[in-house]
Amino acid sequence: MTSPSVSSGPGLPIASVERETGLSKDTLRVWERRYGFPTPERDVNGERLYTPTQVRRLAQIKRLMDRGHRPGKLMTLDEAGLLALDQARSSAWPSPDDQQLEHWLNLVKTHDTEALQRAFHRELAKRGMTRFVQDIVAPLIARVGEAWSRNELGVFEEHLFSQHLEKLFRTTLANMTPQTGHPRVLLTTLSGEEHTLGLLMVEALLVVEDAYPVLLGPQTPIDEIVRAAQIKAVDAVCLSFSTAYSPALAAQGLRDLRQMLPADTQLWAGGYGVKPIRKAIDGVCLMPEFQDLFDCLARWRSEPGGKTADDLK
Amino acid sequence: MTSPSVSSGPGLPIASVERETGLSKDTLRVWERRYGFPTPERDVNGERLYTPTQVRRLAQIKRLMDRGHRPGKLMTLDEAGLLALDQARSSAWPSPDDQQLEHWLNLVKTHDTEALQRAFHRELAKRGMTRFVQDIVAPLIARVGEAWSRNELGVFEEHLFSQHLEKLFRTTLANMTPQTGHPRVLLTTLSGEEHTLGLLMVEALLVVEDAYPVLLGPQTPIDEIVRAAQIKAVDAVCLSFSTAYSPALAAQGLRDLRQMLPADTQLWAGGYGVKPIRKAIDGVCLMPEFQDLFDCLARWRSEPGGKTADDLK
DNA sequence: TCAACTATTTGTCCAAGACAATATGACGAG
DNA sequence: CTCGTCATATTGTCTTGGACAAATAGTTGA
Repeated sequence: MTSPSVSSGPGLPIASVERETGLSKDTLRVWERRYGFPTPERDVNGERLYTPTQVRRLAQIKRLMDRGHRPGKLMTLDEAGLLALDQARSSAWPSPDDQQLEHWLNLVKTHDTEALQRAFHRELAKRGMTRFVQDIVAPLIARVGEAWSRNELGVFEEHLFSQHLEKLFRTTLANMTPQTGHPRVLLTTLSGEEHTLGLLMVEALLVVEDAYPVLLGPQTPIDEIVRAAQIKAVDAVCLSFSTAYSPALAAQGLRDLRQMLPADTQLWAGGYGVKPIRKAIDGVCLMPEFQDLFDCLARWRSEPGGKTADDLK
Repeated sequence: MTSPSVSSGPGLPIASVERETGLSKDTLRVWERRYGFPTPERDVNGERLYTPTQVRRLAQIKRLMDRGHRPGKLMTLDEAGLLALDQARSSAWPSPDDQQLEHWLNLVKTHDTEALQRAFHRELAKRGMTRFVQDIVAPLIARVGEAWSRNELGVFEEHLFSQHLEKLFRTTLANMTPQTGHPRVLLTTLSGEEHTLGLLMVEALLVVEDAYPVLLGPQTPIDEIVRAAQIKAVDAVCLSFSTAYSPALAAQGLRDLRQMLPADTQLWAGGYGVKPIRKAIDGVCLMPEFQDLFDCLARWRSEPGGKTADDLK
């Protein structure tokens, strides 16, 4: 049990940096070897001690990598260069609700949570759940994520925003819990994917579509997903992946799960995290866009399997 | 990017095992070197491929270690020995509500979520929030965790149980959100600790105690915690740690945070995860029991700092 | 302009050694 | 017999340097 003794003063040990930045110890060490950055101090025991400045820069690099930049290029840049990339505008947002979206984003940035909460309730009542999720919530989440990756707002604002959305969905859904409906869909994520908002959005859409969602929360090991699917007798398992989730791990997890799941249980995978998956996976329905969920739903309902499941009850 | 190619058939690569069991790659390799278990197959590239049987056994060992057993002893045991430990009863539960607790645990095991939900609402109305949390929820969570560690129920049941509790707290708290109150307490966890229930329980207790909780959700990097504490002008930061969180990492994180937080902002750490921390950390209030939260609260209110904070507003 | 091929980049895995924090066990004193 | 102190054993994490395959970028040819 190596101890970082007093982390005070000099800097943070490699385990803390992994926790703070999300970069694995292996990656941190191989970067140091290849690019010469970061080159942390060493404590008396020869163990790495990263300065807060280095950690901040690593977090910045991680954000830019999530936006598609490659580490080899980023390492050659100085602070000004990184900042320039940070502020580089992406392509213009083509949404019709663009202006309103920007207004709301500003509420998030200024921590005006009361106004945000009011606006959410108003728009939900105005548009109905389906349009609210597709036209407002999903784009706003994307916009917040984008703003975060551009360092216009921090994890703090993003967390506060998520908490308010979660409160909204949970209070709204509490009064709509269905006792019936088809198909029955198990909602969860694989271990490592902790984002719950995607599941809540799907749950809301399924409820108003007269399906029967079973919300299991995030991070379920695959063998437990299989067991849950059997016990709850669901027709489909729906997983959610955010951008942070490594596409390779997602594909691997989906293959692992598909192999263990009964053949007549469908497997759906949604969220921005499935977009980078090029190759289709056999027996898995990839749903990068929300519209695809309705396609999956319609396909299930038009299939003979759907009827059989109905007959069995 | 080492690829597990087809994980199908032979077994799971080491990254998948780390995800499923929560044991680090380093630990898995050093166990193989020291104890000769597990000795996974190798693929064409010489990389480890663990069989499902090995993974199950590793998960079992992990559970027993969380209950205090040491790996060196566990490795020498065969399957029967592990099973015997699994079923070994811990010391008799001294709670007066023992029988009722067992009844509820049974509802969890049998997935009778409707009955559980009804029982929760009844007990909350009967006892009031403070007693409900301390006498019912906290012991039941502990009991569920214990049952899980004894393999009497799985992640699936535990997730379902957590989701229902979360729904209960969030709907109840939605109607009680305070606009004022002291002290102002920021609620979150460090990166790596995804358990939210502890935060919700603390939020509920703080609300009925006329304090002002700011729920940030789980997994906030320490520099963002510091920023949130400043912007929200909180008097204290309260972190929650579950049993799964490594005590060494928890202590390290608390030291890191204490160093960066303003001296006049208190730092509280609660949950079962802080119990194994022997050495007190300077400037950090460890609250292994719920009662300790009230002590911290009372201490803050009796301190001159509390008054000063009031005067400043 | 687009497809196919080659080259580079990059994250993860492996091995064996080392060390310090914790837990265990032995000892002696009150 | 109980408690605190010290030595010993256990155990997780960190170290170095090498290797490889997947993904991406760059180049060539139709």
